Amino acid sequence: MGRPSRKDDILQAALACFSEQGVDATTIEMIRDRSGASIGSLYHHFGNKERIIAALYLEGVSGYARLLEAGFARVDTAKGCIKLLVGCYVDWVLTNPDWARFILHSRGRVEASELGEQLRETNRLHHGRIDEVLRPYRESGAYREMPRDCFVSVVIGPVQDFTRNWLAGRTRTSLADCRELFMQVAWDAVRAL
Amino acid sequence: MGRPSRKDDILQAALACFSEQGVDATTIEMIRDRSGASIGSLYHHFGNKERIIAALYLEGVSGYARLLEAGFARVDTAKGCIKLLVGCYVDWVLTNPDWARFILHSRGRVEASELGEQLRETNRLHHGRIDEVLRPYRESGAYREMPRDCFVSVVIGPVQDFTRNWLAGRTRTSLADCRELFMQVAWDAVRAL
DNA sequence: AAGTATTCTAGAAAAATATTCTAGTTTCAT
DNA sequence: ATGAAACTAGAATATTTTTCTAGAATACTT
Repeated sequence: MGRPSRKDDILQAALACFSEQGVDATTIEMIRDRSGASIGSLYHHFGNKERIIAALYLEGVSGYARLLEAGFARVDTAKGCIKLLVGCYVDWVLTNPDWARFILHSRGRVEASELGEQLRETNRLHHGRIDEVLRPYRESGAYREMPRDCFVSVVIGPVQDFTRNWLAGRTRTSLADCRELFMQVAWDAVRAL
Repeated sequence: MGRPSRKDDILQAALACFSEQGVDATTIEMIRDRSGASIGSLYHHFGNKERIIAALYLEGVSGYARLLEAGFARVDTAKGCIKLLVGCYVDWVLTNPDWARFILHSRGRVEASELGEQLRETNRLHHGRIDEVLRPYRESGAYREMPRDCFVSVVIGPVQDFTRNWLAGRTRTSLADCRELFMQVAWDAVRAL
């Protein structure tokens, strides 16, 4: 387990800079300063700035995926799964607000980068896994009929949009306070009538 | 009226570059090339790259707002308003897919930029206007009880997420085909029980 | 129409930033 | 202890953004 590696130092420093200055405004030099690494070290670990961004992004996404996976093991109802999807999302954001802000703001950038394909692949897997877990309930008719690719959007879209606003300080209501609401809204939206 | 101004040329060239190469990958030089303008001209009209991005963003958002405003004039039911919010969104995206892709991918960047405050102000106004139109129906009890700042997320979150996926070519279902579905989902989510 | 101010265009020069490269240092398995 | 591989360093280079000075077009005044 040991101490954080230089590589992690760099990622953490990058996240801190991104949070304080925004991604565009942070220079390699700032990340170098803050992490204590040298330019050479930095470019050794990540070949360029884009890849620092992508690594941070993918690492964050996989954190949420792990949380979700742990949750799947504890849940065995159609309703429980939907609430879990929303609840985990909120929990992860509450625990890692800076990281969440970064991710919500950088999806486009990563998609457009050379690592876009990898991200898309990760997403496919993620969605595939959700699909797999939901399949038995879907097949038993517990969910409203709708195209697969709309389903996840219906479930996660509302919290995601609210979260973006909350992270930007644009809401009066706190995210924690409407966790239940969004779980309920998601379930109402997809339960069979 | 008249022909597109040099300023518009630059914005259009920028959008084309952004669509083809991604925002990060397009350089001022590319925009200069494509628009036929000179560096000087470019910097005269917009002080820097950030402001080109912000101008394009804000112009797009205001296009959607205008479409919505036109719709408000034709609608006078609680349900009609909700469906309009979703329908207009879809219509604008279908008409301006490149622009929409750019906007959905650049929100974070613009928010973090020096024009972030202006964007937030625009958003406040936009939300305020929606609130204003919806108020009579809300007060008459046509909508489910929930915090104001959650309401818009519940209505627009699902289409928005789906749209992002559709624009990235990640969906099998076409956006046009699920326009009705998302309108219905939004209405079901907020109608009083 | 001539004069004047303002907006706009140009591209070279400067500044800022990202990336490469060469040379050393540590780590670790043998 | 030795050699290979991973890592670190920072100067040098390349790229990209931004500034600056000057000149052309346009509108405005008399």
